[in-house]
Amino acid sequence: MSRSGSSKRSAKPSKPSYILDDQIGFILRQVWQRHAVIFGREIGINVTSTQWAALSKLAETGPCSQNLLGRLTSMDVATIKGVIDRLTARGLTETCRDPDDGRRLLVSLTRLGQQMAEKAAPNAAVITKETLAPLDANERETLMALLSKLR
Amino acid sequence: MSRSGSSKRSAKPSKPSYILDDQIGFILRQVWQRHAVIFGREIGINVTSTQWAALSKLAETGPCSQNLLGRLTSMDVATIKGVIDRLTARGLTETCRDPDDGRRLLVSLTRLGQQMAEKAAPNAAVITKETLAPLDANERETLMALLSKLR
DNA sequence: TTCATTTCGTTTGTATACGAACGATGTTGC
DNA sequence: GCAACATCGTTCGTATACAAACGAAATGAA
Repeated sequence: MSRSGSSKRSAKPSKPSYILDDQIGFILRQVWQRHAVIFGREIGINVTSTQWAALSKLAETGPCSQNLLGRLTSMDVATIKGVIDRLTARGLTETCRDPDDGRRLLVSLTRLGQQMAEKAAPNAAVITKETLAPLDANERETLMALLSKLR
Repeated sequence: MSRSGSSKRSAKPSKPSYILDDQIGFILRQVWQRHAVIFGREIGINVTSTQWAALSKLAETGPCSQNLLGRLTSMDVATIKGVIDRLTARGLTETCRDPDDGRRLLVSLTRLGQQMAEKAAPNAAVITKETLAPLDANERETLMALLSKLR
């Protein structure tokens, strides 16, 4: 029942026509920010969501070249390098040259990294659940399906 | 018709159970990345999506304190400062102290900034449309409604 | 084999993004 | 009027994020 929006009494308020808050890009950023807050509160092992992407993907695939890991986690080559550098500095990952291909840098989880991945996996599932908590089961499924089309 | 997923023949593949690619956080990042590509290609005035958020919100509201502008665009105080610094350095915005409140920094669009905002607004609408192009009209509406619940 | 092409990793530069600490300024309770 | 409190802007440090340029290594075609 809100007023029609672009008119206030009989004045001419220059019809905005582009409202930032209605744009998908802006909404995506806000939803992402909310997710980041939930992530930081729940993950429990002092890693960022980006670092967690690398960790959990390594746990899924096993040792993997830095470049492939970047593609699997949708990270730029420069970004994945920084992430792996920091994870390695903290002893969660380690690297060695691929003996079969001198260009590749093989990345693997250390024992500590595996422990962390196992410890945080349940928390990560909780994060997903909490992020979607405002939606019911049907809505969650619908949202995931629609977002997947926009990847 | 893919196999049930966590079983391969009769072996025990350690049931992954946490698959990064199925998590809302990871999907959100990918959708955001795709949007960023479309944005960069279509906006037409050499600003980032963050800078565009500040510009278009200023065009909506008129002059505004840096702090409020940050809240309206969902930016941290440090982030909005950097954005306004760069926009001001390029002559798209200008700032002055609020005469009514010595703490506030009033931010406003320059004439050039207004021209840019007017020039880019149609492109920004196209960006929204292109981002949602894989969906039909019903799906678009559903997605926006669901995402809005997660803000 | 040799050269063009591709792939991989690194580095640099710019732009978010945010926590934390700080000083300056306003407001409020008393 | 003043002391506690809140707000605003700035700065620092860390962590993505990506374009662009570069060298090393592998691959393919001639």
